[in-house]
Amino acid sequence: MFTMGAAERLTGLTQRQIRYYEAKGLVRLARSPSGQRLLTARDIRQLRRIRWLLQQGHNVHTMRVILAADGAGLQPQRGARENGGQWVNNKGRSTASPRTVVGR
DNA sequence: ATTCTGACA
DNA sequence: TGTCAGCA
Repeated sequence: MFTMGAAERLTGLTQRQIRYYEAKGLVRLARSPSGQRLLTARDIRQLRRIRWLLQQGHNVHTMRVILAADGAGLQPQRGARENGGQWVNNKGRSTASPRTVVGR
């Protein structure tokens, strides 16, 4: 497991950002008995993905939709901002927005 | 020395 | 988001 200091270096995100995304539910981080965040290699990958989405112009709201869609086997085709972008399934088929599929 | 939460700009 | 306080 990694500590926040390590995660900060490994992801290129600030600790402030990591805590913020955790608070927004984009990542679920385990805690040590003392309350220290313990990040797994998966968390690191997830955070790096979040960093990429951020650079692509996404906000926490659309990231949540995209990350949830991923779990449903969907992928954004265009830079899906607020409502824009089109979505495709694993076969390249156009589908409804994951907001419709996943909800919330 | 590090990390944590809460809070203000 | 950055940063600072006050803890653990």
